[in-house]
Amino acid sequence: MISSAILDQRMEHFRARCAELGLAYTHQRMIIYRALASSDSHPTPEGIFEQVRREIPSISLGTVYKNIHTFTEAGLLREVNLLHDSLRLDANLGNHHHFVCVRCKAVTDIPEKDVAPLRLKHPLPDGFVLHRAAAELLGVCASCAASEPDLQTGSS
Amino acid sequence: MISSAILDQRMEHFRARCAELGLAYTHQRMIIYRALASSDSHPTPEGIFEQVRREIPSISLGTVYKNIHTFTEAGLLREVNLLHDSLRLDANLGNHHHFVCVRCKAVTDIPEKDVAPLRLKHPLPDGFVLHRAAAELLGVCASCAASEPDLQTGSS
DNA sequence: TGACAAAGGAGAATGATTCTCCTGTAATAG
DNA sequence: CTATTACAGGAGAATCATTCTCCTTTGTCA
Repeated sequence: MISSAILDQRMEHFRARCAELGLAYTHQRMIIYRALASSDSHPTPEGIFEQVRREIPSISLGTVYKNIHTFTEAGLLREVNLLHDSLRLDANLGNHHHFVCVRCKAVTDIPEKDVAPLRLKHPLPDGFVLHRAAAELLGVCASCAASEPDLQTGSS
Repeated sequence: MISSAILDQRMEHFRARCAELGLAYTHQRMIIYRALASSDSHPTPEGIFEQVRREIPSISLGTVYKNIHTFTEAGLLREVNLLHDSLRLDANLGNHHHFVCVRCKAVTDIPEKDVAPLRLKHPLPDGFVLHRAAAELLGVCASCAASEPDLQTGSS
């Protein structure tokens, strides 16, 4: 759960961004976004649907999906797992990092040496056991960048 | 593509591990693993299927999936995207890292400050544009660890 | 008020993955 | 070398998440 101060701030940002983009501030959207914004457990669409259903029993799963996409495009939400659409395999069992192209979803290996060592400066929460760690670098790959005029360097 | 020295080494490891686990060293398995081991582009099961089909036209997609699982359990393969089964959302738009439990797939936020800054020591390949970077920490969460006798600390 | 566009609801369609069931074959002992 | 048995593979049905289609409702604005 999230503190109510942070929740309020997120809801305010949501409202402002909807106005900015001309998105109708509907009851469904507000409830869906609040369900997302008040959670720090990275829910699935199905999970959001179950939660929203308690307040709006007639809500449809399609509406939840549609709004998740709308919010993601609006920058109000991020996908934790950019590659969730299909399984990707890796036969390289050594340590290395991955660069994922946000446009074409291609994964490029980055040698371990090319990134400063990942080091925990504070211990993990109690009871957590770390197996391994790697950097996930997000951006645009060379071939997508070549075929696109607008390259953001960091913000979006 | 992968150098033939590395490919040979991977195939040898594959053969040894099959023997070790009592897995039948079938033609299909050999071709499937070779397709995986000779690629560094992180193929999908479908992609492997297409490639293997060229050598064994009668191969079934189910066989490819079954062996991918077998190989993964044997530690001969890794999933690039542990969370590929379903979309996960994040309304926390600030920088932070993720700890993913390999057992229950729960995602726990790790504050940005708790990990040494991610820094590229060598530039990305030509033309690549970085948007953002985060650490992906893999391991076992507290509740899974509590309900399990065998906790590996790093290798497996 | 009338009409258009955005949104929502319901359920069908799609695509990836898993499952079932039956046949074939690798491993192994004799 | 062959028989046995359990593991593997093939085919296609079933399942599950996600997307799409189509129609209705609602909000907005001339």
